[in-house]
Amino acid sequence: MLKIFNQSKHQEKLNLLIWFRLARLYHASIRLSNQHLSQWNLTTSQFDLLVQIGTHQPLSQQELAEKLFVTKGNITQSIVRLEKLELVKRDQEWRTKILRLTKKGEELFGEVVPKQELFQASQFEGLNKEEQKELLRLLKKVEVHNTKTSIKE
Amino acid sequence: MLKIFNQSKHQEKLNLLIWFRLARLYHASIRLSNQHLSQWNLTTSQFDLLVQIGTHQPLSQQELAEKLFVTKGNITQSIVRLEKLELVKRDQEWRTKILRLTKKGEELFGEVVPKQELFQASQFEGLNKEEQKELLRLLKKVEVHNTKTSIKE
DNA sequence: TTTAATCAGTTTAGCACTAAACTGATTAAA
DNA sequence: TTTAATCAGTTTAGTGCTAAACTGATTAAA
Repeated sequence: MLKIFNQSKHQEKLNLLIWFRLARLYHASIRLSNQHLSQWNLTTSQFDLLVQIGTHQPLSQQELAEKLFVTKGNITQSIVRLEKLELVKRDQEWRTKILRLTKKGEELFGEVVPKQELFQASQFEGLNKEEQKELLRLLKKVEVHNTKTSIKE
Repeated sequence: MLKIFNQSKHQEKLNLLIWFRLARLYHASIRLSNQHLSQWNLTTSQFDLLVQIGTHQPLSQQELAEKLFVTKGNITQSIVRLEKLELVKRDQEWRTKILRLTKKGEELFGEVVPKQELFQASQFEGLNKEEQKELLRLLKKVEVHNTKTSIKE
């Protein structure tokens, strides 16, 4: 609590800079990823869906939404698109819909995932190993702190 | 060049983790910001437009697009919305359109910007000053590296 | 001077996402 | 047993974004 008031003007500016850098890096990275994925006619969000389904199948739409931190409505819409591309299939089971990759989906998964992961990882090769570890640690710390403090409100 | 091939399997996994954390932090942060801004009926991207115009006015749509790293088409659309809200006005000057805040826009700018900046900055108060500096340094380094290497392709 | 290049902004089609209201089925409480 | 709560997924309206094609005006080259 005190921290908020202790935060000096100078520190506020510093944090603001961090936020701008983070947002810019994220956007630049998404753009590059989309370019890289376009050779398989995929977008980054479709890729994310593919990774989650391929890794955790069979799973429900609800579970998928939770893993990706998006709404159920979003899942409904994007899965329909993947279904049209014949990459994912849905089976009504009990009262939920169970998602699985199709044969075509599995093949794409096997080909794209390793390459795209290599690509995404290469974004951080400008740092040495120590720096990479430190960056990960700091990001984790920020996230943990924010999760804790937002619960109590 | 060599770096790419030197990159060990282990390091790739580490970098992938960084990417996931970064994306998650970004999304969580955007969501919180949107919530915080909803009391003024603004979204984060409208806020960003307001900040840029308020800080650099008068400026053209082209210049605004460059500052925000978005397309001209996006600017056209979002400025129309801000115009409808009577926060921004456009004047055709020579062959460009010059953007300025309206009186209403100036008032909102004066009220919201300091509060929202304080809020955004508070996201990183889980780190001490040294850690904040280090995080900024690392983000910069990643960005610089990526800018350099993407030019040559 | 006609012709072509350039340049600011607009339009269109489509993907991604949310909040909020809504279905339809299951389960629990009265 | 009727009534209400819950729960998975869907729909709708609206914002935000891109790529790519397009206007209309200015400027340069032939």
